[in-house]
Amino acid sequence: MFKKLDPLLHSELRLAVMSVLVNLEEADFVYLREATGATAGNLSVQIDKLTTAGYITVEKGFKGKKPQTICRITATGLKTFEEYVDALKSYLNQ
Amino acid sequence: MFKKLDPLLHSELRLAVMSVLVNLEEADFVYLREATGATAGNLSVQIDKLTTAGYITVEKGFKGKKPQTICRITATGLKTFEEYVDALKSYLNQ
DNA sequence: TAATTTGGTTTATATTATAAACTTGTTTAT
DNA sequence: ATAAACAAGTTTATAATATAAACCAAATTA
Repeated sequence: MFKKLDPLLHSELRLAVMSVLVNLEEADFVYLREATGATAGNLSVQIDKLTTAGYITVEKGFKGKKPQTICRITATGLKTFEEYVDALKSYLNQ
Repeated sequence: MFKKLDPLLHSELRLAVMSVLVNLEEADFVYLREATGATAGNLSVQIDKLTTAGYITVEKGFKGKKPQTICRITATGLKTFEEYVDALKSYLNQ
């Protein structure tokens, strides 16, 4: 009746991050922080979890002299996101 | 950009319970347990939280000689559920 | 009458989410 | 030149959460 919701995606901030990356395919830490309104600490932790799960990749470099963390969604991440959205619908359809 | 998700509804089991009650307007504990696949303990706790929040009401009685807990969604609960669904869409739309 | 089942509730535990505090380096002001 | 403020994160402490295990009372069954 109700499909299982991937607990890694069923989190407000991680879902927001994934949502941005589904649309953009590339976003840096600062952009994600502004787009989601999250604190840097929280964002850092959630990016780690998504990376460990293999849902996104992180590329650390510099933009001028400042550190820059670029995030991208993986094929697995995209598939899992789509499955999550599909599972959610089993809870929302009246 | 992203709408805030009511943390009370953003929980797999509570969302499932609300989803049942949106469609049924009345369901007892046993039905909810079977429909959601939850353990009785977990369901009991989550029903309490939804009740405390004013999202559902609980009516305790008997069905024959056995105790029966009937749950119904409130107007507030229905409104909040609809707002939650709406907020969720801000995360899902591509 | 002992064991099992039913319909729950309470409580213990492990996981999570989150912000505060911290780090490393850069830019700005004095 | 040096101190103060800022930028881009990371680490860690804490509070909240989800969940199942353990429990209870009454009814049913063996």
